[in-house]
Amino acid sequence: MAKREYVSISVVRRLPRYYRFLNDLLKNGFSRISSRELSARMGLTASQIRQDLNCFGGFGQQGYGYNVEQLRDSIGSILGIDRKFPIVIVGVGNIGRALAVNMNFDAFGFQLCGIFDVSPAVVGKRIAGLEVLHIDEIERFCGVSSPKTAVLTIPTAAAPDIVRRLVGCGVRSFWNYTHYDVARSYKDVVVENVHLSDNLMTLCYRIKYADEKPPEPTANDEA
Amino acid sequence: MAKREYVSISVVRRLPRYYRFLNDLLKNGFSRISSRELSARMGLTASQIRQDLNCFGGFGQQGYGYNVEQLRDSIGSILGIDRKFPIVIVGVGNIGRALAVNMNFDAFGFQLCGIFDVSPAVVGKRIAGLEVLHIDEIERFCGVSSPKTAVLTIPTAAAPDIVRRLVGCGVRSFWNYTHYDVARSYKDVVVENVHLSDNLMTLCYRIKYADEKPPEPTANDEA
DNA sequence: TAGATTGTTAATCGATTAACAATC
DNA sequence: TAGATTGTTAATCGATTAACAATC
Repeated sequence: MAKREYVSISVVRRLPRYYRFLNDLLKNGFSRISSRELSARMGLTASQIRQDLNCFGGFGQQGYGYNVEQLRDSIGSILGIDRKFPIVIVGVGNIGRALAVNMNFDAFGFQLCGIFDVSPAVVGKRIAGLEVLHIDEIERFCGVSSPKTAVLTIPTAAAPDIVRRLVGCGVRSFWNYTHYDVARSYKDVVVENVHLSDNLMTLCYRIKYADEKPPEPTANDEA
Repeated sequence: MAKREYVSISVVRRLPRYYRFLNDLLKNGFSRISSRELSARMGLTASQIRQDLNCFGGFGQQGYGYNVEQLRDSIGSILGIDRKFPIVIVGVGNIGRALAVNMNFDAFGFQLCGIFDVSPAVVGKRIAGLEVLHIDEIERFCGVSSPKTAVLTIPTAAAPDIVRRLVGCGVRSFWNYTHYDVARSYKDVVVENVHLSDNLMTLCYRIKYADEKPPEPTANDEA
């Protein structure tokens, strides 16, 4: 846990995956692993793994490799998933409900503390052990619980207004399932976007071109 | 629609976003746009946009820019979302149901043609206009409908067996919501992974370091 | 025509990979 | 010790940005 300078987003986005693989290894009884073996399992180069980890300090030991449990825990605390940032879900359609019920927020750095919607069909109901509140309660709620993060699982059209209110209440980060471009309107806010349909379109493209073998990366055909 | 050589995955992953922005522009009455203005809206450089588009051909006109509708349609057909690849959803927990109900597969290159589960609580029910079938019907079903793509919204533990069966039935691409590494076991198969918890951990990290200003990207502190 | 903006080549920047000395 | 494997520097590769001639 030495260094801590600027770490590129490419490296950061690989950390959860390292965490996941190390966790599995641990469950399967491994206590030690080399960058070489981990690289084979993860489909990366050993070089990249060592390079990535050394952004945060020297976790290994020459001639031995890495202690699986120690490394997992170190990456976990680098990610900050030992925290319990209070988080609210706004919008309890199918996706919001799925996240409320299935997502183990506690294991990934958050604690779900509130669920909001506008529909009389769900307001007042209990989901994941919490009573769904009407969105108009958000200001009062934030005065008490001060969530700093919100999951946006509302229709895109509703997002600009809701986000404005949430930012007004002190929310500073969003897990955004809408297509509203939060980061563009609020510069000092952290946003992770989940664009499932973008992902699906990418799949479509890749299926389409799966067979059409691309004529080697370095094409030279101006002849 | 000229070129078509190797196009890097970085470019491909930006295409759905171009499509989305162009679609919005069109809805808002724009008929023409320059790379410069599009870049400002999307938070990219104009250079990158021109570079990206020219992987697929010259869609613009010097002195004018791009015709929004034409460009949207071109990107749509490059992505292949004008297709209707038959697709099945396997696993109707909260996420599977959310996708069945909310995801507009038709708009993104697919046609949802089957939904499968094992639970007696859902088998036989109707979701999104389809009767949920027991997974043991999959072989028979594939004999008739030949879906080439499956959405995996089952528990990770169930994935290896289900994937084996699906591949056996001729399924060649997966939209994978589990943590089972499909691509590692089946080399000739296309996989798009959706790891929501990885995304959540990344958000956690970014929140944690949001304030700790990283001391400029090019650090030079060996003194 | 003059002005605008593309398509494309060249320059820069950053990320990945290779190599190897350090060291357990 | 000898063997293994890291941490780290240097080399390569690829992606992004800048620049500008072509052209509408």
